[in-house]
Amino acid sequence: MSPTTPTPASAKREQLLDTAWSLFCRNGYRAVGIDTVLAEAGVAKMTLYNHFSSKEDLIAAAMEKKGAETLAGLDRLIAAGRSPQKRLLAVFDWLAGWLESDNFTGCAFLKAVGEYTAAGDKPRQAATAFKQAMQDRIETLCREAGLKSPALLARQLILVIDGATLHADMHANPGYAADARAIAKALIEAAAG
Amino acid sequence: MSPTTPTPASAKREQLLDTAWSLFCRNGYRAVGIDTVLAEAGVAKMTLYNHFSSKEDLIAAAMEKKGAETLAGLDRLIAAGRSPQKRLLAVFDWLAGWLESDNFTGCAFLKAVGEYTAAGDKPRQAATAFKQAMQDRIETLCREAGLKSPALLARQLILVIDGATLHADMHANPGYAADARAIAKALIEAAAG
DNA sequence: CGGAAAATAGACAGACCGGTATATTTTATT
DNA sequence: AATAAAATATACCGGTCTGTCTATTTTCCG
Repeated sequence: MSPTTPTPASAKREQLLDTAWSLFCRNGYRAVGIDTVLAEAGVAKMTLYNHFSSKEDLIAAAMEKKGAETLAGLDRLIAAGRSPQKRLLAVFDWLAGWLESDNFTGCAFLKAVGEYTAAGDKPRQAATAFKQAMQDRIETLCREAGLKSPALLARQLILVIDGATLHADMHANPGYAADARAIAKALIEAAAG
Repeated sequence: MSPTTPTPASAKREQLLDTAWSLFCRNGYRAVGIDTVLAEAGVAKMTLYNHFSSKEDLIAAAMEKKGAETLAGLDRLIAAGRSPQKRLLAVFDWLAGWLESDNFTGCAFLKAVGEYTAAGDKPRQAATAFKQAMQDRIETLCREAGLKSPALLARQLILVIDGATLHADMHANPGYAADARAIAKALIEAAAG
C-alpha cells in the first residue's frame, strides 16, 4: 500500500538473482565465486545468505526466475501468431532472435546439466524442469495445430532447438537458428500430411 | 625382471589421460580436482606435471586422444555400410549404441564448451576441433550420397546428434537417439529427391 | 652391472572457496 | 520520533585448489 515501495519482494534479492544469472551464464557456475557475484551486485554477503541457504540455492532460484520470464516472453510471441502453424513456428523466430542477440552466451540451463551431474543437484533439477515446461508448451502447440504424434514431434523440436543453441554458442555463429528452423518446417510439413 | 610390455609412449601418461577423461566426463571439469585424478590413476603429482603443463593441458590432451579414438571407431562403423545412404545412417546407429551404453554420462566435449567459455581456452578449442572433424566427416558422407546441399545437411545432422546427446543425458533416457534418427531419415529423404 | 631416465612421496606455497559470527548502520513503518 | 527489519562491513574458519620443490626410489637399457 505504500506508494514508495516499488517491489514487495526485496530489491536486493532480485539484484542478486539477475547479476548471478548473467555471471554464471557468461562464465559457468563453478568458475564464478560468490564474492564475484556480491561485488558486481553491490550486495553484502550476509544479505545473500539471508535470502538463500547456499550457492546452489541461489543458482536454482535464478534459474527459476529466468525460466519463468523466458516462458512468459515466449508465450507473448506465440500468442501473436495467427494460425496454429504460425504459432508453432514463432518458437523458432524467438530462437533466432535470441541467438542473434549481442549478449547471447549460450544456454545456462544446458550448462547447469553439464556442471551438476548428480540427479539430486538443485541446478540440474531446475534445468530439467524448465526444459520440460518448454517441451510441454511445444507439444500443446503441435496438438493445437492438429499435427500427427505431437509428443514425438515436440521431443524432436526441442532437441533441434537445444542443438542449435549449443552450436551457435560453440562456434559463435547464430546461423544455426536458420538451420533449426528449416528442420522444423520439414518435420511440421511431414506431420501435417 | 622386465615384465611384459614396455610401451614406447609412457604408460603412466596414457593411464592419466584415461582416468582423467572418465572422471571429468562423469563429474565435470572444475568439479574434479587434480588430486582425485592422481589417486584414481595411481600416479604421482610430479609425473602429471612432467607430462602436462597444467590441468587444462591434461584436459585438452585427453580430449584429443578420446576424440581420435572416437572418430576411428566411427570410421570403422561407417566403412561397414554398403550403400552411401547406409553409411550415413550408420552414424545414427553409432549414436544409439553410445546413448544406450551403461557408462553413458553425456558428451564431455559439449561440457567443455559450457565450462570453458573463453575463446582461447584449450579445452574449448579441443571441443570445437572435434565437433568440426565430426561435421566434416558427415558432410563427406552427404556428398558421397549425392544429397543436395551437403554442407547445410551436415550442419543440421550434427545439430540433431548433439541435441539428442544432451537430452539423453539430461533426462537419463536413451530414447532420443531414435528421435534423432527419425529426423535424419526425413532430412535425408528430402535431400535425396 | 651401472648409469640415465622416469616415477615416487610428501611437504609446502599462495590463493581462493563457501559459509559463519558479530557488531553496526541504514531503511521503512507506525 | 521510536522501533523493528533489512542490509552492511569485516574478520574469520576450515577446507580445497593448482602448482612447485626437494630428495629418494624405481625402472629401463646398453
